[in-house]
Amino acid sequence: MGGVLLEPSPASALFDSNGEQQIPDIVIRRLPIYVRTLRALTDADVRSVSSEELADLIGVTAAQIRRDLSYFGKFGKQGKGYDTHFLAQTIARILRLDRQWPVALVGLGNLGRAIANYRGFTPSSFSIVAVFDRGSRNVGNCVNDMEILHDDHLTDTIVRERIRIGIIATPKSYAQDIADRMVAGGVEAILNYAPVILKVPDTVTIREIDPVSALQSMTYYVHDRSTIGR
Amino acid sequence: MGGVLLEPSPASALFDSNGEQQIPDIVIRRLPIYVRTLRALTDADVRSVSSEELADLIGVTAAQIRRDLSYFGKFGKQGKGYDTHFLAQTIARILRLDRQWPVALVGLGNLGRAIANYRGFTPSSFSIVAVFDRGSRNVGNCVNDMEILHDDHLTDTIVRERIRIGIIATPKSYAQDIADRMVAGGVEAILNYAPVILKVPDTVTIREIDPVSALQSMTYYVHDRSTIGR
DNA sequence: TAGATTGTTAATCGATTAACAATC
DNA sequence: TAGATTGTTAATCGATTAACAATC
Repeated sequence: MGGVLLEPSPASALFDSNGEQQIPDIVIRRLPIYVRTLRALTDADVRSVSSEELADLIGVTAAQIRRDLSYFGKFGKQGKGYDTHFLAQTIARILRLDRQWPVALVGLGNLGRAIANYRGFTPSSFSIVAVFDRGSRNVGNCVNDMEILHDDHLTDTIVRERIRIGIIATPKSYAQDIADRMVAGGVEAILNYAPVILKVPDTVTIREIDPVSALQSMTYYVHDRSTIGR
Repeated sequence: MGGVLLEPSPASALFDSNGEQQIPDIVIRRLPIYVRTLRALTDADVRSVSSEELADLIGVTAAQIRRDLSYFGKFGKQGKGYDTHFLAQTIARILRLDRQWPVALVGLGNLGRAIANYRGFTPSSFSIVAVFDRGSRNVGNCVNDMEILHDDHLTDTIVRERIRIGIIATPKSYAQDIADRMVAGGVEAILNYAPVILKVPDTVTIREIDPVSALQSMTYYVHDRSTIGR
C-alpha cells in the first residue's frame, strides 16, 4: 500500500521501498470523514473553518486533524483556518475521488439489492456498473436497470471494463471464491459484506462491513439491568 | 465503558473508577471475530486449536491472540492449545452473547428492509423486535412479519420493551434526532448506518457502518492505470 | 499591530510483538 | 520424559497529544 507524497517530505518521515512516504492507514481512513464534513460545511455556505471547529464536528482533536493534514502538505492559513471548499477538494484529490470509479457487485440477496439501489455511491465517486449472482434464479433479471449477469462472467467483465473495485454481498461460503476471481480480473480493492476473513495478495486492500461483529462488541458495554438468559 | 474482570487482575493493569480493569476497546472489537472463527472450527468438528492456528485463520499474530485472552483469564493448556467449544462459549459469555438482545430498527428504505429481513442477527444473539419509520408512507405495513410503527412511539416502545440496542438506517438528516430519542428511552448501544457523526452521552457506545467511507479510503491505494478524469 | 491559528516537534500514551519461563 | 504451546513480561513500535514558534 504505497503512499503518494504531494509535498517535499519532512526528514523524520519513514519511506517505503519506492522512496515514497508511508502514510499510516489509520490516517487514510479518517480522510473520507474530513471530506464529508467539509462538504457539509460548504453546502451550508461556511467558507472557512479552523481545525478546532472541524475537530468538534467530527469528534476528534484539533491536533490530530492538523497532524493528519501535515502528511500531505500545508493547506491552512495561520490565524484564519482552512478554506472549506479548497480543503474538501484537496483531500478528495488525495483520495482520488476526483473521478468516477466503476464497481462490480456480486450477490443479489436482500443486501445486494439494497446496495445496487443505494443512491449514495454515485455522488461519492463510485458507480456500480456490473452486478452478478450465482445460479440462474436471478440471472437475466434487472436490478436498478442493470441486467444481472452470471458470475461465470465475473473475471472477464472486470478485465473488459477495467474494474478495480469489487463489492462482495454473497453468502459467506462463496465469498472467498468470488474474491479470488475478482483479484484474477485485476480488482485491487474489495468491500466485503460477507462474514469471513478473505485471503488476498497484499497488493489488494480489503475493508470489512460487519454489522454483527459491531453489535457483538457493543453488548460488552451495555449496562444491562434485566436477568433474561442469566 | 467499564470492563468486566473475570480473573484476579495482574498488578500492572490499569483500573477504571469502579476499580475494574480497563480493557482496550480494540481488544473487545476483536473478540467477535475470535468467537466466529472458533464456532466455525467447532462446526467443522475441530476440537482443539493453538493460538498459532487461530491466528493464521484470522490474519493476526498468535501473540496478539494470547495477549488479548490474557485480559480475561487463562483458557488454554500448554502444549495443547485451546478447546474450541469452550473458548467460543467463554468469549461469548464475556461479550454477553449468552442471551438474546432485543433491538429496535429505525428507517425502512432499501437498507432498512434488508436489515429487517437479514437472517444473520438472530443466531448472533440479536432479535429485531420493533421497526419504525417516519411519516405515514410505510407505517402500518409489515416487514418480516413486524408491523412498522410510527417513530412517535420510538421512545415509549424502547422503555416498555426494555430495548438497549438500536439500529439507525434513516436518511442522515433524521439520524441525530432518532439517536436522541433512542438514548432517551434507555438505548446504550447504537449501530449507525447513516453517514453522520452522532453526538451521544459517553455512556452510549456507537459503531458506524460506513461503506462509502470504506470505499473512499481504499481508492487511495488503487494502482490505477487508466487516465479517466485525470 | 495584536490575536488567532497553523504546522511541526518532542513527549506521552497505548498497542503490538518478541521472547521465554512455566507447564501441560 | 521431550516436545509443544501457553501466559506474561519487557522491548518495540506506532499513534496521539501538548506545546509553541512561525506566521497570517
